[in-house]
Parts: sequence; structure tokens; C-alpha cells
Amino acid sequence: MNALTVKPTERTNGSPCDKCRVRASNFCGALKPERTSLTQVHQSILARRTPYQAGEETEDVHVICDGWAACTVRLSDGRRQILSFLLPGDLVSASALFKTRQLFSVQTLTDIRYCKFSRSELQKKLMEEPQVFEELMKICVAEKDQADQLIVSLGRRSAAARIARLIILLMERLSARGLVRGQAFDFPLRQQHIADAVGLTTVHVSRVINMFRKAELIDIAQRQIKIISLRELQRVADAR
Amino acid sequence: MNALTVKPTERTNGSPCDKCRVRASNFCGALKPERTSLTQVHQSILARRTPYQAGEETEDVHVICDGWAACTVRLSDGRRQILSFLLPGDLVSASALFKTRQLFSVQTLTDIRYCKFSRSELQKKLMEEPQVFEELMKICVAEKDQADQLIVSLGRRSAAARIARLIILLMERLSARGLVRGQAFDFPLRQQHIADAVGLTTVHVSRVINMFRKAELIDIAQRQIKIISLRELQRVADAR
DNA sequence: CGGCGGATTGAGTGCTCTCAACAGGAGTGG
DNA sequence: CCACTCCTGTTGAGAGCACTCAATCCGCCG
Repeated sequence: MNALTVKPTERTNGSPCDKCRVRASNFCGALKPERTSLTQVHQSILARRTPYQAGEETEDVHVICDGWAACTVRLSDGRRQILSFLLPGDLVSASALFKTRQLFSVQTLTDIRYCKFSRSELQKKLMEEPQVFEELMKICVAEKDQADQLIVSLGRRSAAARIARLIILLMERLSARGLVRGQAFDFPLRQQHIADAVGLTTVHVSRVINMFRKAELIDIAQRQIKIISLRELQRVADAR
Repeated sequence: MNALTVKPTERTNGSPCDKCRVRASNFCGALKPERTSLTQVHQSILARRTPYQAGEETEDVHVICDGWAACTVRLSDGRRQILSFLLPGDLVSASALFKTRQLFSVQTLTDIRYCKFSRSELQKKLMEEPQVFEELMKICVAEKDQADQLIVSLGRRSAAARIARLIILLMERLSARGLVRGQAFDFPLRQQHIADAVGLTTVHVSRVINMFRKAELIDIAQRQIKIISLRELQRVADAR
């Protein structure tokens, strides 16, 4: 972690992640106060930073409390691929529990609050608490399933289908966290992020998004998105 | 499992996976005879079968002893995406240990010998034997890393780079298992498999492979591949 | 010999990219 | 308050990589 971009806040003990905007259905939620004595540190970072650079060594494991981030890979010629978006409540990567270096970087899209655990402490907890273990394995499986779905999208789906799927997936994930009101939710992604997530260029993303707008599938404005016709959007997501 | 395609062989106890063509650096290897009382069943299947269909429920976890298979996803219009190739020694999927239904099918490319473990027995063993646990987590991490690499390829690399990477990755994986002689190894993939693995059409794969041949990077014949110039192939794999 | 799976090749198409210009909004400094 | 820059998104024109369609070929096998 780059100290310049990190604003350390307070240190707490025994009450894990009480600052999480989201409490339910996430890893943090499994670390219930009554059976955890984990040391944790809450910190925050500004948007548009790279708090973790691919290949760096870390002692800690991170959970996003609030804000959006992304796991990214940058190629030598500057092109970027986003592997996944990190939403409030997300463990940054299950792999981080089992190895000290990752092949992706982490970039913040918005200002972020996050919570830091010691890897070794958490590993021990994992073996002692079957429920924590259970929860982590669920995350592992979910991460792999999401990666597999993205592979199918990138390998075999059209630009419109990929973008439609991304939007639907984000809505589902946010919905599970109670962050969707009606069919609308915060949408801090720039078209550059969408392009890098689904393997397209910003120019083409712009065209597709405007197609969606004109077809009255979605409405994006003021960093908010509203799904106007989920049914139609799903049709696009499944179409060739 | 479709009983018609499965030819059950013998049942053994206490000597895990003694029929594996590959012993080193795999999950099977971690299940050493001296501390395992796992029930296992060895079976075989013919090439070109689908021993597991996406969504089916299973009680067992499978390890490939010999032969090649693939995890595949089929879209409604018939297009297919290969998520990964399964090589001798591979656990079919780490996820299979933690959930009963997978979102991919398993298709055999060659005749296969494999070894079947009970999920529940293996799960118990996992908690009792830290080394088994360790090994499984390594596999989880490796699976995720491979998926992430494929995402980057599909999202941001050219056809030639994707194919070159696939070939290099297969060589590395087989090499770790001692299945590469010089720079040559068994290569049962049809061009259709390559196409479905890297998100292209067979026609285009044919053109790229022939470019590689003419550039004297590789030689494919008789279901064998020989890497003539690994250095050049790596250049192609890294090029735009 | 005919049939089948697989690979090759050509011609034409089209989806997505590249290049480039421009517009609007937010923030900054004078 | 205005000029300026940066960031983001939009739009047009043209190009190219990979696709589709289709014909052909080859090796293998019953």
C-alpha cells in the first residue's frame, strides 16, 4: 500500500468491520464480533489510485467497506483488462489469503473505505472456525464462477451482450447488498472502465450504450443508472 | 455420469491414485497412502463423451489419471466456450469440492482414466490434514490465476497471441508433469478445440496455425506438436 | 467405394477498431 | 468572472481483423 494515498483511521479490536456499509452476505459478515478477536484496521483511499500494484508483497487481506474498485491487469503496450469490480462488502481477492503476491493491481474507482486483516491471523481463524472457512470457500467458488462467466462473454458474445450482462451482473450483486432502489443504483463507471471490463474500446462502448438508451433499456446520468426494461436488457444479454 | 460411457474398473482403498500417469505436483500426489483411508474408484471413458453435464448433481470429485478433457460451456445457439483443459493429474475442479452442481460440462478429448473420491470424505480429510488443505488451496489459486490470464487474452490480445499463449501454457503444464520430450508433446486438440478455447472460429485458427507453421514456430502432425522456436512463439504471445 | 471428421482455402462481409474532431462539465488559477 | 485545462463522452469516416459461407481435400475406416 502506498502510504501517500492511504489515510489511516482508527484501529479496533473484536468488532469486525462495523464500518461496513453492507453487513449481509459477505465475508466481513461471517466475522461476527462474538467469535472474532481479529485485529483490524480501517482506512480510506481517494478515487483513481492504485493502492495495490501487481506483484507487490502484502501481509494483509482487505475487505471493501464502501466504494468501488477494480482488479486490473495492464499489458506492456498500455492496454488494460479489468478482471472484476469490487463492490462494498467484497473481499479483495480470496487468493490474497493464500499467497502474498497477486498478478493483478487494484485500482479505486471512487473514494474507498476498507478494512485490513492480518493474513496469518485470518488463516488461523479459518482453521478454527468452520463457519469462517465455509464462507471463504463460498467466496472462492463465486469468484471462479464469475471469472468463468466473463470468459464465456469475452470468448463468445457480442459487444452488446457483454455490456448488457455486465450491467445485469452489477445490479444483481448490488441488489444482494441492498444497494439497489427500484431499478436504479449508483454507477460510478466511466465508459473506459466498461470497455476494459468487456474487452472493447471506449468508442464502441459509447455507441452501444447510446443504442441501449435509444431503445429505452437503460438510463445513465449523474453517475446513476436506471434499468428501464430489465426484460429487454436480458434479451440483449442472451442474444447472439 | 452416464453409465453407458463409463467402464468401471476396480475399487481400491488406501493407495490413492496409484494408476495416475503423473505422480508429482498434483492433488492426487498430496493424498499419500500413509495417511489416507479414502475410498476411491478408478474408471475410464472413451474420447468425445460428456461424462458430466452442466447443472447435474454429483456426490464425487474427480481426478484425471490419464488423457485430456475440457470444461466447456455451451450457449443456446450452439456456440461453445472451453474454460480450461484438464490434463493428466488435474483435479477436475476445485469448486466440485464445495458445491454439487457446476456451471460447465466436462467433455473428454481422448480416452480418459480417472479416479473418483467421495466429496464428503475428502472434505473431512481436508480439515484433518493441513497438507491436503494446503494443496487444495494451491489448486484453487492456480485455477483462478489461469482463468484471469484467459480473461486478459480474450479481452485484449490478438488471435495469434491467444493461440501462441495457449500452446505455451499447455507446454508448461505438461512439462511440470514430465510429459514433454525435448520441445515436443502429445497434442490431441482439434482446431475446433483451440477455437473454442480462445474464442475464435476454426477457419481462423487454421489460418493462424498455418502462419505459425510457415514461420517455423511450431510443427503439428500426428496429434503431436513440436515447438521449433519457443523464443519466437513467446514473442508472438506478447505482441499486440 | 462411400462416408465421416477434420483441415484448408477463397471470396465476400461485417463487427469492432483506429484516427480524429468536437462538445460539455468540472475544477483551477488569474 | 473568465480563460484554461482535464476528463469524459459523442460522432463520422475509413480500415482491418476475424467471421460466414462454401467448396475442396485428405486420411481413416467400415
